[in-house]
Amino acid sequence: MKTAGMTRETVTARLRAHGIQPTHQRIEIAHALFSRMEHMSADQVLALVNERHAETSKATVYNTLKLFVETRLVREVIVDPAKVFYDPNTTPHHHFFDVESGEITDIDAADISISGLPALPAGKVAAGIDLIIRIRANA
Amino acid sequence: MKTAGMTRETVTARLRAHGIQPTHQRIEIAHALFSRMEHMSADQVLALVNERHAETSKATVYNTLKLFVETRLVREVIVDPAKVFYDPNTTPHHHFFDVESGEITDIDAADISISGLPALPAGKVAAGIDLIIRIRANA
DNA sequence: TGCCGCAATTAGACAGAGTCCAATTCTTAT
DNA sequence: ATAAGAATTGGACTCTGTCTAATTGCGGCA
Ligand SMILES: [Mn+2]
Ligand SMILES: [Mn+2]
Ligand SMILES: [Zn+2]
Ligand SMILES: [Zn+2]
Repeated sequence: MKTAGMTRETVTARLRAHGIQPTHQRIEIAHALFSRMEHMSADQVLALVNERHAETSKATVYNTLKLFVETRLVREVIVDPAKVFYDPNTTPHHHFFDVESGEITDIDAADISISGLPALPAGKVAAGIDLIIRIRANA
Repeated sequence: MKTAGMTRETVTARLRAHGIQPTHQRIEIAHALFSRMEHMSADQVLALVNERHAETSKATVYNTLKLFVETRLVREVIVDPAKVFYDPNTTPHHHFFDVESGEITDIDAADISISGLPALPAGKVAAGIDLIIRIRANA
């Protein structure tokens, strides 16, 4: 993911590729995520897109993030009991979660192998496999 | 964990073994968890302990669950973006999480091996490794 | 260009989980 | 029985997220 190349035009094309009507607000929200490539909460996104001057409401940020998740443009990360994080990295990967600072770091899934998993319950399919390594400062 | 043997006396001994002063409320809360051996939210615990007649406040349930987690009598499970679940099973294990029903099921960690994990960031220790298989109904 | 109809956005009320505090009630030791 | 510290409590409060009804924006078409 080339952060430098993430102009609003690039973001717009990416929205279209996912079948999303590229409105001004959606472009700003996607740009906030993809230009930084960081795990962000809805509040952080809201603050970022309204940094220069207010232009996007809280409702739209939540609507849009939900839309992005449904269309798999971004991914949800459930690690913090207080809030959901949105992840612009949709390649298979796992996470370190620093329980003290709240920092989330990616771990490439290509390097990792998980064996011995039991069969899924009958009639169920896997919707995702999340591996979270909770870390904290030594001693 | 023998559910049948989980009398209030057994629970009281277990609290003492963890250095927890066994008050009436704490015994009821621990009994709710250990007699059922199910993953429960704070609200579910609150409802259970007040089933017969009101005897424990919301504040005490939250205080007590936090105390139980700190003393490692129970474990937190972060899978549902809306609420924390408390797990009376403290043996190493992972979880299936049915994203449609909210059901949480244990997976014994003894059967599972995870390899290829990267080194922890400098100065950090692992506080826990959570593997969550999100599942949903087929088709 | 000017309308139309639908899609998207919005403010603000609302809901649910969890925290906090100061006042009260227990426990336990003396 | 008393006193001191520990635990409990109601209720206000915060925060994340949802909902709704009203408004605004936008693409297609005459
Ligand atoms: Mn948020
Ligand atoms: Mn709860
Ligand atoms: Zn990530
Ligand atoms: Zn469990």
